[in-house]
Amino acid sequence: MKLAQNINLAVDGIIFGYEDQSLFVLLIKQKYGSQKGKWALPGGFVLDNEKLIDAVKREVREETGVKVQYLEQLYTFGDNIDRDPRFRVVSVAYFGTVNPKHMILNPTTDALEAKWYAIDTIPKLAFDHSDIIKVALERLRSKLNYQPIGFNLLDSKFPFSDLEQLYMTILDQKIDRRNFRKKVLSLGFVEETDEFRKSGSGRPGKLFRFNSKKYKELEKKGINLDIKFA
Amino acid sequence: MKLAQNINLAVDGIIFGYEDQSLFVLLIKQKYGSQKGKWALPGGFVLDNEKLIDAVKREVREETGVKVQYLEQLYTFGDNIDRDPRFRVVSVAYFGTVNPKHMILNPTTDALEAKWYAIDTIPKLAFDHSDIIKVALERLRSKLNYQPIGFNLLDSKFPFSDLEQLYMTILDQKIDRRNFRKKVLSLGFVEETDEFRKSGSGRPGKLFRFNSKKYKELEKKGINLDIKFA
DNA sequence: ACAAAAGTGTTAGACCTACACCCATGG
DNA sequence: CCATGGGTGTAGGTCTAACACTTTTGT
Repeated sequence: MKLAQNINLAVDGIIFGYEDQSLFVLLIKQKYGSQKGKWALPGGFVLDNEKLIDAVKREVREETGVKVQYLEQLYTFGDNIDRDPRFRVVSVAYFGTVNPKHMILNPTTDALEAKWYAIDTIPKLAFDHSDIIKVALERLRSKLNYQPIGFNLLDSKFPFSDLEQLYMTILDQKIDRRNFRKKVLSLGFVEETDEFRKSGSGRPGKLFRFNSKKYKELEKKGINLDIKFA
Repeated sequence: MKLAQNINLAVDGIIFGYEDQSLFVLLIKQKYGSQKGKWALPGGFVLDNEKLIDAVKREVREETGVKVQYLEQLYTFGDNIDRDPRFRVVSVAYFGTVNPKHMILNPTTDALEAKWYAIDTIPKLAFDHSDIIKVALERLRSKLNYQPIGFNLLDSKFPFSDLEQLYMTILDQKIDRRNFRKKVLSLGFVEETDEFRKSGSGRPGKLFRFNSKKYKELEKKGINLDIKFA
């Protein structure tokens, strides 16, 4: 049974990945529909008995092959009433992070092609997806200050410099290396391991890992990295 | 044209009001439907060509008579798949603030009754509305730290003690009067007027007002009141 | 021995917290 | 003159920002 409501509910996924000092977003090339051929966020219509977050996982999986580790609801975009000429689409956007290191892009349906785009090379997208990415980026940046968002983007063990680089890349600012390390380590939710980076050049760095138990303890009191730029 | 999707889109409004050192939420008594007789948040189905925020304004207006000053999207609740037995309802919740001082409650449709409930006296609500209020309260509390949310709850000119009281009430904590005043005034987005409270008892307090222009300047740099409890 | 990246400590100043007394008004 | 609420300053301590040289490794 339906009301006389001509609205369809969709989800979109804004999936961020980080590699080689660049921040990427996962995009697909539309195979069908009015925006055929344009790049867009992965996403699609919600099934009747499917949770919203599961719909995002499913669509991202189907369209790109990527299994997302972290996802959270971003915002519901519903005011672009004529986005699709056939009916109104209201879309709940979720943003997520993933370590793309060994992810194989493997689109199976609905998309001709899936690709990681560095955020500063994103083409004009279908629908209002460019705006959605802007909102997601803001959220990612602000969350970096008070939640361990960044850790999903890195390997599970990482040299401290990777974390620094990640923050500098995403926030697009220089950070004082010494003060940043002191602050993060003093909070205690990043702990050292006894392993070392199997060197490239230079002195090998100790590998660190995120301690989610310590983090959860801290979370209640509120964390604020309060990052100052150098 | 519809997809074969059996989902209907609704909105709910969590409207906060503040008076006499208490925080209130606006509720209605359900007139129809499976939850008839229970108290619930004002809200209802979105019209096909209506923006989400307009749907909230309309529903709140119709069901309670209240014209909301400030509204922002809170979260989309869509996983309670069996909330309504006839079809799935996905609801976009908006939270808002209002100065209830001279608001007349005047429900016209869909509701038998509308009432302000102090947050610590709210009965068990229809659907998942109790959970929604919890989320809204958290958001209100955290926003208090970095956005001038509170000012919609007060008169446009207010003695400083009203602001203190408001913060203490919402955060449910004692705050040092002197330090709070220093911090807020030093940020500069609250300015004094040359009027005074037309006294109750005690020394009449200067009236202050919110300076939204200064606030917008500050906003870019990020404000954090970082309120410590006494 | 040189290049590359990792690791580390101190100091000056800003900022915050804690705290208590006087003032203006109404009754 | 008493009760009520408004208004204000400072000292001690904590936290932060700024800043550069040494260590380890590979080539």
